[in-house]
Amino acid sequence: MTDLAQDMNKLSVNGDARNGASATQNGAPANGGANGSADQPQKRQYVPPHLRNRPQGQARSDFGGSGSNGRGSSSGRGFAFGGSGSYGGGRRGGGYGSASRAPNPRSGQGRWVDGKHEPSPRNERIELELFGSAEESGSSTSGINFDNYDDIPVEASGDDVPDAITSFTAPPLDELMVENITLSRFTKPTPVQKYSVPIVAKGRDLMACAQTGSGKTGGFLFPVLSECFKNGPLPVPDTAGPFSYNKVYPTVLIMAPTRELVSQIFEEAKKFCYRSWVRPAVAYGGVDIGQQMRTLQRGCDLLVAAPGRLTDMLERNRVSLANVKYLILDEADRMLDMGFEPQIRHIVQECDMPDVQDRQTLMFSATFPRNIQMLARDFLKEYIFLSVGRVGSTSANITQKVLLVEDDEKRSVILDLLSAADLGLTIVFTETKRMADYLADFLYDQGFPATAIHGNRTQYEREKALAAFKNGTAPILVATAVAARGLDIPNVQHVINYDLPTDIDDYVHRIGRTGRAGNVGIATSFFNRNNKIIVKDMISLLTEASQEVPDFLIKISRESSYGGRGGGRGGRSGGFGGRSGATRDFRRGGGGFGGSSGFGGGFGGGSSYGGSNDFGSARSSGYSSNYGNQNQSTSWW
DNA sequence: AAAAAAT
Repeated sequence: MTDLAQDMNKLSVNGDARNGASATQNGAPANGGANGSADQPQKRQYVPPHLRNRPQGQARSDFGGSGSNGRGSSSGRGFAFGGSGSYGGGRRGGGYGSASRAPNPRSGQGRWVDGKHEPSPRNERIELELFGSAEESGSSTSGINFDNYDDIPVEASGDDVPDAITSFTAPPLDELMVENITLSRFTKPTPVQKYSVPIVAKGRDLMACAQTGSGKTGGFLFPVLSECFKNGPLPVPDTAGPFSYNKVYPTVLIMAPTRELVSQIFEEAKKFCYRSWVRPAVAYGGVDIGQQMRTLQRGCDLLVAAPGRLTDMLERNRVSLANVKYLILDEADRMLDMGFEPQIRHIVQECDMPDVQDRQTLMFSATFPRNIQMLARDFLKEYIFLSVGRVGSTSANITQKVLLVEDDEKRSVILDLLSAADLGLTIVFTETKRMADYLADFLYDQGFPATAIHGNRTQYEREKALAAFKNGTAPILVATAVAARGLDIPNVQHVINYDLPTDIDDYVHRIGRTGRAGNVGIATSFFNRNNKIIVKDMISLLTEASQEVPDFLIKISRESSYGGRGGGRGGRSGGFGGRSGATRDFRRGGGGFGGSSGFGGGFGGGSSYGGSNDFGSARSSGYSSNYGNQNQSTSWW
């Protein structure tokens, strides 16, 4: 309860009425004065997850419309947390109560009886809830331009790589899975799916270098759930011990770095578990753990979890991994960057999870640095290595623009950008949480419906911000790195790097929030001499992507060539042109990599990827002196 | 240097 009180308190202090009030605001941009009335708590409104992305009562992306009015009724209180909870799919009309998570026969929940799968009958209402209506196809999950996937290069290596599939058929997929895929309006497999489906069906382990936009989530959900549908659950082990009645034994464990990503995967999993015996569940921090654990007890065959919360539940003995047949690590490099390696190793190696040989393990990672290679060596067996080209970023999907903007000009330039045209959903990235808050407030005061997402906001605020962004209530999302990777938000048209990151990989991930799934997007970056650190990488990236390279970039890169990173990251050799980071199967000529000297030079990105987290120090040494330019510009943030 | 994640 105190949590809730804190949340609410924070909300009002924060003036987060901007989400709800934006619609009324927008009619009169530049009218900062109208803001005063927005601070009434009643303005806060929350769209329950099962109603999100629905056109009813709310004109999508028409943020000048009557958005905030249409969503009446919900008082927006009781479900502040449990927020995650309500993802189970509301049963009752306005049902955001925690009970809505319980699977029951009328919730599209099938059964496994006497060694046979008994899918539940179809249910129109649930299908509408999970998959949306046919009319709005193209707005939520689809909108995918499947044709553009055909160009994506894929390279599979390893022993006995199975042939790729070319369509979703049973076999190798389960009949029910094919039906669910159809309901989701996925018409044909993306490149990563073409390989992952037969690989998993053959019982093989997989190490895949791929981005979220590549259809990665389906890449593991389709085949893994398919196998589950065919094979059924394992019995609770004899070793369960006392108190095992409130313990859950998931068959599938999926881990991902951020709460939003976990939540997003869970949403997908719900679709593909439809009518089957597999009950999906989710575990992540920021919400009440007691409630979350009770939810788990109502069914947890597939668990999507953030490492921290899962560790917590394991310590409380509420989750057993003894029945895990499928382990999936998503965004593995990101998780390691965030320091999760000890926890992940603990979960995988020191709890009761079956040994490598007795489970199937799939790892997904954007890059393949040494620490990921080590993890792959320890977690995977005779795996197949899959390297999937990027769906954008280096192709023509994303138009990349770089503007020379000094720090104190940024505010004015972003206003120009935002007022220029009818922008669709726009994500603005900043480097710091403070700046994200500041900028969101600033934009909001200037009449732009903006909201912010970063790690200092409560989970409730984060979810609300994301929802408001997705449904167009707040079509401008100011974000920190929390939203840089993995999040799959359809229809983002513009990414603005208000502050450029210091790492070119972050840049690639950020701009990858637009131009997704084969669609086009724009990325605009504010560059000045404070961003010298990535100037060389920027130039090579833009060049590879056949984008315009502004003269000032060349000029500044020459200026810095005396000291800086001499040659930057050189190479970028990892396979497909423009891929960031090394993504090559390293298991060649000599197997073991413990002492192999080949790494540093072998991969283009070897230098920065070689060690786990040590690049920070390596870089900061050469650059700290370059920051002489911050003459009290801090006064406004 | 910042960000993320269990409390």
